[in-house]
Amino acid sequence: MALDKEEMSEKVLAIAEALLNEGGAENLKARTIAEQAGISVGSVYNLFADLDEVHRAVNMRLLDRLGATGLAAMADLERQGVTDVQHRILAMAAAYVSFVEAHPGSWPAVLAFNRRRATRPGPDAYDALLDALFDIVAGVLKAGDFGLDDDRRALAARTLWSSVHGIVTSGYVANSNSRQAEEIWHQIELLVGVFVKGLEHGGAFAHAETKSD
Amino acid sequence: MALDKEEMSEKVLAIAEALLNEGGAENLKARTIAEQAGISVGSVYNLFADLDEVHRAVNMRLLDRLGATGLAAMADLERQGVTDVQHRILAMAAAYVSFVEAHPGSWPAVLAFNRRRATRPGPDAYDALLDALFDIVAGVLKAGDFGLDDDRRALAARTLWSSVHGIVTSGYVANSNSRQAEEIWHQIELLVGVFVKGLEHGGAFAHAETKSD
DNA sequence: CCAGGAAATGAACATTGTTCAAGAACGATT
DNA sequence: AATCGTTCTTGAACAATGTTCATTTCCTGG
Repeated sequence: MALDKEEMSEKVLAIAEALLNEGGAENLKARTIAEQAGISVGSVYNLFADLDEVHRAVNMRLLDRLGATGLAAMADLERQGVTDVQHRILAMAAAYVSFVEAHPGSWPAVLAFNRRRATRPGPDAYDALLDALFDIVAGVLKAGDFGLDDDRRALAARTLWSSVHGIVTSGYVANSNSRQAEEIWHQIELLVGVFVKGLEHGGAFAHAETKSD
Repeated sequence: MALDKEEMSEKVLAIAEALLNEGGAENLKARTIAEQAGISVGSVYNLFADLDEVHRAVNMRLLDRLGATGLAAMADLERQGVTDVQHRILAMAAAYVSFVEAHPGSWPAVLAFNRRRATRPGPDAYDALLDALFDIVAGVLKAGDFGLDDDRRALAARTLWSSVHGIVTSGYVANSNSRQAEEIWHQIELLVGVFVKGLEHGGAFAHAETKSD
C-alpha cells in the first residue's frame, strides 16, 4: 500500500510549499506537483478542487505555524519572568520578522493570495487564524495598565499588529539585503517604543474627544 | 492617421489600468488589450516588452497620481492655515485611503507586483516614487517640533507611513464593506494619535538608549 | 514612382489549468 | 471464488494564455 489520502495531501502540501517558497505563486504548477509527488496530474485535482485550494491550504499551514511560533515566544518570556509590555511586543515582532525571513517566497504569496479572495462571502478559517495573532498581541497589551477597556484594547492590538505587518511588508518591497533587515528592525523598535509611550500618556483616544466636538 | 506611438501607449495603459481594476493581475491579458485598443496582439509587444512592463507602467502612473493627490491635500491644508501635525498626517492618510478605495482592483495588484521584483538590482523609478511619499510625510513631521534630526525624522516618516500602509492593506484583507472602512479609519486615528503623542513625550528613541548600553 | 526601412500583423508554438471518459483497484455479497 | 458496484487513478484532450517572428503593409525620402 502506498500513502493514505490524508498522507498524500500532506505530501502535496509540502511540495507546494517548497514550490511557492522558491518561485512564488506563479511557480505552483499542477504538473510539477504531480511529478514530484509521483502521482498523475488528475490525482492532484482529486485531492484538491484546484490550485487555489492548494495555495489556500499552504497559507493556512503557514499562518498556523506563525501563531504557534508567537505563542511559543510568549511562553518563553513568561518562563523568564519578563512582563514588560514593550519587550514582549518586540519579541512578537521578532518572531514575525524571523518567520517572514524564513519564508521569503511563500510569505508574499500569502499576502497576495489573501487579497484575491476579497470577493468571497463572510469570515472563514483564514480570518480565524489572523484573529488568533491579534489576540496574542491583545493579551500582551492587557498586561500593561493603559486604562483600556476590552474593545479599545482589541482595536489597539489590531492597529499595532497591522502596523508591524506594514513595516515588514513595505521593507521587503526593496531588495532584501541585510541593510534592509536592519532598517525594518529600526522601524519596528521606533513604532513599538512610540506606541507604548503614546498609550502610557493617554494619547490613544485623544482624537475621539477632539473629533466629537 | 491613427494614433501616435506615444498616444497608443497611453491608450494601452488606460485599458490596462481598467482591466487591472476590474479583475486584478490575472485579468491583464495581451489579447484583451489588443482587442480593446483596436490593434493586434503583436503590436502590444511592440509598445511594451511584455505584460510585466505594462503592469509596471500602470503602477507607476498610480503611484504618481497618489503622490500628486497627497501633495494637493497638503497644499489645501496649507492654504487653510492648518499647521497641526496630527491633522495633516490624518489628511495624508485620508488621501491614501481614498485612493486605495478608488482603485479596489488595481491597488492590490500594485502591491503584489511590487514584491515580485525583489530579485532585480538596485533602486529604480519605483523606489523614487515611494520615497516621494515618505518625503511628504517627513515634511509634515518637520513642522512639529519633536527634537528629531533629519535621519531620525526620516525614519519616523517611513515608520509612520508603512504603518498606515499596513493598516490599510490588512483591513482590506477581509470583505470591504463599510464596517471595514470604519475599522480602518479608527485604526488610523489611533495610530496617528498615539504616534504623535509618543513623539511628543520622547518615546521615539528610548529603546536606542537602552540598546546601545 | 520607387526602394528601403519601420511598423503591424496574426498564425504558430510552448506552457499552463482543468476536465473527463476509460480503465484499474478494491470491497462487499452471494 | 466470482461478480458487481463504487471509488480512485490516469493521462490524453481542450481551452486559454504569453510570446515570437516571418510575412505583409505602410510610409517616407529621393
